[in-house]
Amino acid sequence: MVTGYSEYPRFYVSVDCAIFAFKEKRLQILIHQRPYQPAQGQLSLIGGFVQKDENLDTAAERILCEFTGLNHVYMQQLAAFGDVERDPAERVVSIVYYALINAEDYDEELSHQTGAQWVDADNLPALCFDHNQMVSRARQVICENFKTTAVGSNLLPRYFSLSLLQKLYESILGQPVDKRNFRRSIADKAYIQATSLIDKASSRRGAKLYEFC
Amino acid sequence: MVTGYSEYPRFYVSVDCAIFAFKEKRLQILIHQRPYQPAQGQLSLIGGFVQKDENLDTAAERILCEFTGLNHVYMQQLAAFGDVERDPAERVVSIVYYALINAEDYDEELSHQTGAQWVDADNLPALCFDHNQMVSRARQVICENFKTTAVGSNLLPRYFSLSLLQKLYESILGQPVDKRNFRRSIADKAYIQATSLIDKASSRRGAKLYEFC
DNA sequence: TCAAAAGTGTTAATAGTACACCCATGA
DNA sequence: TCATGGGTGTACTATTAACACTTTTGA
Repeated sequence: MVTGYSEYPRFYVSVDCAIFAFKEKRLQILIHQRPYQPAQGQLSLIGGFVQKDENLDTAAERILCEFTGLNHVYMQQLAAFGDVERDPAERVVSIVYYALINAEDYDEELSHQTGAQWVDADNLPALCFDHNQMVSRARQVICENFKTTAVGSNLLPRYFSLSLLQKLYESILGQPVDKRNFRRSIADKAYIQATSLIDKASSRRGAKLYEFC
Repeated sequence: MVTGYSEYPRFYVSVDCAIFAFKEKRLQILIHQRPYQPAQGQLSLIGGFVQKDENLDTAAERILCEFTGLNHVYMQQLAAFGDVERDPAERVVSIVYYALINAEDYDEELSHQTGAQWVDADNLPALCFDHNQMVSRARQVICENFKTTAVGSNLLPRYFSLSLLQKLYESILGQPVDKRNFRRSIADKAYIQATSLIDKASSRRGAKLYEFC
């Protein structure tokens, strides 16, 4: 078909994923060393190029799976980053996604193959290009959505204590939360319910475990 | 520079703008007939292709200006739409922006040149490709942001009555608002203040005019 | 004089915030 | 017995929601 598009330039389109997990009671992000030029060896979000026959979402899912082994993960598009100079070598428009995964599900074996590593989201090293900006935008959006959706279910193990859930809240909101107010607010939520299980690992007394439903 | 990118495909990258104004006490959107194939003549958001030396935001501003004559307008990136089949002719990834403009500032003359027209946002005709989806996403986001920001200042004339402001709220929220509660909530807002002007045009009694400050 | 839009308060319910001590247990 | 994390209630404040009548004035 004759389109009249041909006078316009075409750009590489990449997907970068800010993959978050709640590990060791901290919000962490998966990064790795860029395997190719430019900025080869610099730290980078997980990313890759969109293929000819792939939707943007499909590309994001493929890339997430390559690095985590996971499918059917909570993942949302964040924004497009496309400044002319963002990649010094070529014009690349990057579509950024963020994903929230359950740390237990992540296959640590994979990190040997991929060189990926978890780093503290509150203490990120310098990443290549505009990747630090991407992460801060992602954190902001997660924080905003957190208040209105049951986002925690994606980051926590099946059964969790209220203390752990509170630490997750505090990690995401970036501020301490009052324990009694927090527990009352949880009690109101229909999508979190107590189980009969007790976690004896993290305290002498043992903590009641909850689950999302 | 050798990048290793060359094996990957490159795509056209377009910008589509959902340009909103509050005209005749209704939220309206600027559309036009697509000037080129495919879908030539079908109704479409205002859009164009990103140039080699343009940031995405810059492209959006250029396109907005071409169709409205306006610069320095409230405009935000919404999302990237990039499904393989969204444009049946070529692979085009579209970065969607929404803009809020003051109807008084829009140059109606331009619409003769561009063929652009305003249509009711609540009663959109069928647009080409995924443009209807783009608009509904934009409306949703505007509605969410509306509660937390002084977005109204972009859509209203310099001086406005509280009735008009209320109609704007109702148009954006998509539901009626209680007049007394509304007026109290406005009275609390530091960024809206009464002037000594009276609008005698829209009622016999006359309405006090307000402004953003 | 009347139609049409402008303007005006009170009450009740709900949500949010601040705050400190006792409990159960294994080492 | 004691250190550690688990668990609990009340009072105050702020926000939101519901609700109906009077005022002004030009035609």
